[in-house]
Amino acid sequence: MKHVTLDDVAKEAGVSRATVSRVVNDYPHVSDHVRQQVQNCIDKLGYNPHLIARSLASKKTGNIGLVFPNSIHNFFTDPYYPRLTEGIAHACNENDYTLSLFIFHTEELEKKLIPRLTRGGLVDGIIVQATGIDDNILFKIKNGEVPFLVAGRPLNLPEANYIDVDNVSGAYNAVAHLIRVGRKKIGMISGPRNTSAGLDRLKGYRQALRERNYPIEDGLIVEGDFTELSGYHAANQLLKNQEVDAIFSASDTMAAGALRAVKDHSLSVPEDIALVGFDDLPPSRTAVPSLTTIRQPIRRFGVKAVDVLIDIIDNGSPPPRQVILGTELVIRESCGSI
Amino acid sequence: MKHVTLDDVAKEAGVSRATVSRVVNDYPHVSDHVRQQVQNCIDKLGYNPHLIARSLASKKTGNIGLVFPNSIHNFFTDPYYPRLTEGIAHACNENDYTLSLFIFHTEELEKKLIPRLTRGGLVDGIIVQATGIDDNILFKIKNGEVPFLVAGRPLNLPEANYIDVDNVSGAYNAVAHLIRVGRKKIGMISGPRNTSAGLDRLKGYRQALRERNYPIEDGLIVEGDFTELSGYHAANQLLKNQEVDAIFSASDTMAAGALRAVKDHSLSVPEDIALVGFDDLPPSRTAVPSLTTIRQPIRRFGVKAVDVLIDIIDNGSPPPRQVILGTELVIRESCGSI
DNA sequence: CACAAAACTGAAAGCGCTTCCAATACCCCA
DNA sequence: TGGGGTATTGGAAGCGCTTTCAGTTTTGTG
Repeated sequence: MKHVTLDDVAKEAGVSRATVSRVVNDYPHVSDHVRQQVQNCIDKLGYNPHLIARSLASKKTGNIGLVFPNSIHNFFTDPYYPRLTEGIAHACNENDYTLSLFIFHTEELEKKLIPRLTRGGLVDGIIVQATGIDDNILFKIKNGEVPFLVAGRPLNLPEANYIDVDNVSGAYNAVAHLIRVGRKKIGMISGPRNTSAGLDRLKGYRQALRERNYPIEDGLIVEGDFTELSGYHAANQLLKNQEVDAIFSASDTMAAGALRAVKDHSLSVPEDIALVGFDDLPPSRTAVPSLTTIRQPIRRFGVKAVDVLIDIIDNGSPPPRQVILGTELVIRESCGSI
Repeated sequence: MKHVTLDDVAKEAGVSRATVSRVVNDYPHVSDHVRQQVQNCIDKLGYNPHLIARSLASKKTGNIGLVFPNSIHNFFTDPYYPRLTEGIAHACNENDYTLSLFIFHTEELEKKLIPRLTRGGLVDGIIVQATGIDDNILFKIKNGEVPFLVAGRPLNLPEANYIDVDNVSGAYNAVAHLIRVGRKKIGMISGPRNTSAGLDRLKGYRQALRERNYPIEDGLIVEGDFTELSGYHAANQLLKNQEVDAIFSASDTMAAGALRAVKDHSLSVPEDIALVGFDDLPPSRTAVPSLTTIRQPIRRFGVKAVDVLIDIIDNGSPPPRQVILGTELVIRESCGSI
């Protein structure tokens, strides 16, 4: 079965290629009569435009690249990334874009793929997941010809286009809630301090304590890396060395680890330890006890990211687009007050 | 900054486009001297081939599409899919293919995207996640012009190319192990019976019981849908109505739910109930107690899938490629014997 | 040293589409 | 009815690359 081309349709309808193209793309300057007739031929022949050819001629690929840098090694461990990916994929498809996924597992792959991605005419725009401050992937992408948007505030490229949630106020609200329900000594399992999410959530924690005149003690803050295991270890450390009656974890995944640690210490949540997470991933709702947490609109995040990127693609960048989405405190059982 | 084209390089090097093309693609019939000289110009000008143009001329897109049908609604809930996606993405990149991700969230999206996918010259091949027997997406894809491979045995299109793990023998080994450690009444939380994974694992369970002359009772089999919650409910049902001393769950995620149910019944794993899962997802290793399970080589699955698909792309299909990968019993604490 | 064969190189024809520009058809109002 | 304007259509030039084919040079062999 031969591929039906624009030419075939034109011949069949007895018009020129240009006219068929106009009909296919829903452009003006075609009489209703001709348009109808061409449309009939399109349906009859089962014509589908050849997207590659279209790309070449129009200089638009209709592709968006989603990049997870080499330093994101827990792509599938943390439900956050898949969920984000899903949201972005959905939004792309809704907007007639195709999503190309690039997971850079190794340094070499990164080296090989970046030039292709940023120069090959492969994609119209790139969404790249923010990483640690020491990762210079953004600089490499910046040197390319393709507009890009960072998912998460990029610490080392503050002038970039990015989209993020309000981590500071989210964390602030989490801690403020713990204070509100009467907790006196609130520990924190923070994220990595070389990431903006880690830093900003820590900032919100400090801000809430300071405002209520709670002492801010270094010993109350233990750094994790957003994995369950790191949450477990961090909570253990907190429980061994400090008399905390509440823990704010910078992610739900780490909170799950913390919960496990609390149980290992024969303590219970929320009676002995109130626990608040961050993310509101699905497992948190069904956990026992269910987890109070800060909801990120991950799905909406993806949709918005695509919206903004498409806007940049269509209209150019400056001024830098920097979008911050709000969060929401979701109160469940783990903090002892409904 | 203007995009550097083949022509620019040709002009700079004082040769024809054809020659530059040969150098770029590492084709023979170019003298070492000219090749070196052209390569210098390429480096000097920072030339990168325009992939879209190449596609149009060579009739190969260098793209592989990964499709998650509408009926897969737990793409991000179940760590399995992200992990598979990651493996496939990696393998694609290793083989100089780009992965395009299609998550069909809605019927309409599916209707819109499939023609584009199967006719638009958008991808060279498709990997599509197997779904229930009542989903007719495979028939739609089959009608296209693009070769495809199903991830999982497709119940309703047995002649398709597919890759799967040996679910029957995996389940068999799981149950055989439970019998070996002395369990007498083994319940099963099965997967959906309209999927091959659900069916095959159930088959393995039955086979193991039958071989050891254990009775096969319908009441011992409760159907889940691979989610944690369904595992929880199924286990509750099993514990309420039956005096089981072991449960084989058709997935780790459901096993996690089952573990929760067991604890709710004030029973303990493995003392009262031995538990075996299927998948060997990362959380199972750190769970308490750690979960005995059947390891699927998800990563290798993805790599192999891409290998096979590329082979089909390059060499055509018949005979149908049907690849089955082995599984491995991973013994941990949850079945009471190390 | 001659000649066939092999190796190398360039010209040119597309791949299927968009889009600019010129050409034609149509309309309105004086 | 004629002239200016507008709406519609077709012609043709690319987009940047691959690939075939023919022409040219080099090599190998008797």
